[in-house]
Amino acid sequence: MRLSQYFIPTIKENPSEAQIVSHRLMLRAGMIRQSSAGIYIWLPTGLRVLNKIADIVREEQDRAGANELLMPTIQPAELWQESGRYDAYGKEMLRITDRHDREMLYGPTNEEMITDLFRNSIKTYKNLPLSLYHIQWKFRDEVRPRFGIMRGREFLMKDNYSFDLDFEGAKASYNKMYVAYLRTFARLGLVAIPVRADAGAIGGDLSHEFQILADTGESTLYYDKGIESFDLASLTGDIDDETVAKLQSYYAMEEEKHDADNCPVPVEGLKTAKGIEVGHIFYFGTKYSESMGAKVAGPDGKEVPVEMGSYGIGVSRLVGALIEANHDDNGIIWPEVVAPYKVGLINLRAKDENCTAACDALYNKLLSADIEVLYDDRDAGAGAKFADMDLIGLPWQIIVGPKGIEKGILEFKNRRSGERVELTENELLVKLG
RNA sequence: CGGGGAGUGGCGCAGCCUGGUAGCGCACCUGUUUUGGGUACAGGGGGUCGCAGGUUCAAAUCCUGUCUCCCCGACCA
Repeated sequence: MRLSQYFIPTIKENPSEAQIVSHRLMLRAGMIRQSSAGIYIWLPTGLRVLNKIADIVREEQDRAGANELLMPTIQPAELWQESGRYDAYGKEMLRITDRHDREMLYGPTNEEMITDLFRNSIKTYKNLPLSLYHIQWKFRDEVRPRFGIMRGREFLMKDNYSFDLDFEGAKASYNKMYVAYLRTFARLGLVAIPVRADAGAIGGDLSHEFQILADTGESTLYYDKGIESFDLASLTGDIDDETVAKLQSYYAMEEEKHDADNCPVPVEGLKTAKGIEVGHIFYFGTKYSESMGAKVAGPDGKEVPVEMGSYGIGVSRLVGALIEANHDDNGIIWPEVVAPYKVGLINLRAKDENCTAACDALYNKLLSADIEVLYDDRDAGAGAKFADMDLIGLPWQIIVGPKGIEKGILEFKNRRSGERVELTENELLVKLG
């Protein structure tokens, strides 16, 4: 993409409303714009990152055997009246009345709808286990949205729902997601600590929160540092129960629930860090299947309410969380897997014909090699270009100026380390390929 | 929902106390200049001062109401 044709309104100064670094950088790098409190417009680069994260989440869900579908954002109130949550949910739920005076709501989550779908479609244990998910916008009318898209009212969430005949099955489904989550976050280059959690408003007794480590996190964690030594990214195929049990045996608690006196981990094995919650998984049994009559026939022919669990990942929140974990004073530093583009090409002298011809040619070569490139072809000062490119945070930068052209070399910069090397065009193409 | 703060060109702000023709920096447009870390100079465009009432000869400024946004705290992917 040529920057001269791109919509990426960067801002030099810090917007006064942005308090945390990810919010500030997302506004400054032209990724988002606020529409109203807790509701954002996703601009081209922001959207690209959001989609890349969603793709990784999707791949890992699919790998775990889940089925993707798409439920609507607007739901009928009746389903929620059936489960009893229409009253329980309170003001956080955005309620809407349509032209026929029918009560509707903008979904904050989808347990009711998926349970309704299930009960209308599945009647026998032979169709279990079943795992259904979608990646859809949610709305929770938070009293005080803040931190940009990290705590917005409208947010993109992957929510998965599992259906099993009995507790053993449900637990297996739960563990499958547990592993899928660790894999997902590992692929994003994040250290995610699974913290034992209360099941909270959704109810149930088996629950973990996934907290990624970042200095600006909202919660303080205490955990057994042994868990960090697990190389989750390299785990493939089915992970045996033993490994899962081992993983889940590692101690990890939020500050409020951490009891220093009775902690099973000795002080020297304990680490403390700030975390951002990016995922939450629950087993909640028959809470909804009972109230909504989602039953299946077992092998004995008797109908039983189906055992369920639900599993959320805050996809839009992950964009912010990734920035919290990957930035410096100059801007964002994207991990390659989610970077809006892999490389930025800077033409230092757009008015110089030779320089521009060389840049144009290189740009076309990169495009035909399927390398995602953002080409700064604007007629602007070098300083402005460097600053913008650092702010946007692509993992690699190619810097082309008249000096280098004369010598037949390009500069290749690593955004994270700041290291610059001089390469010929061929060497560069090999490196990026 | 409790406490605090703010709404003035795209962004950041001053002006308000003490009413009297709306200003600064950045950004933007034109020209010249500069060219490896946000160049410099000159000229230019853009604002019913959140909205609605009220007081006054006169309101960004004073009064009342209202909306929105932000921050701290309690709650959430």
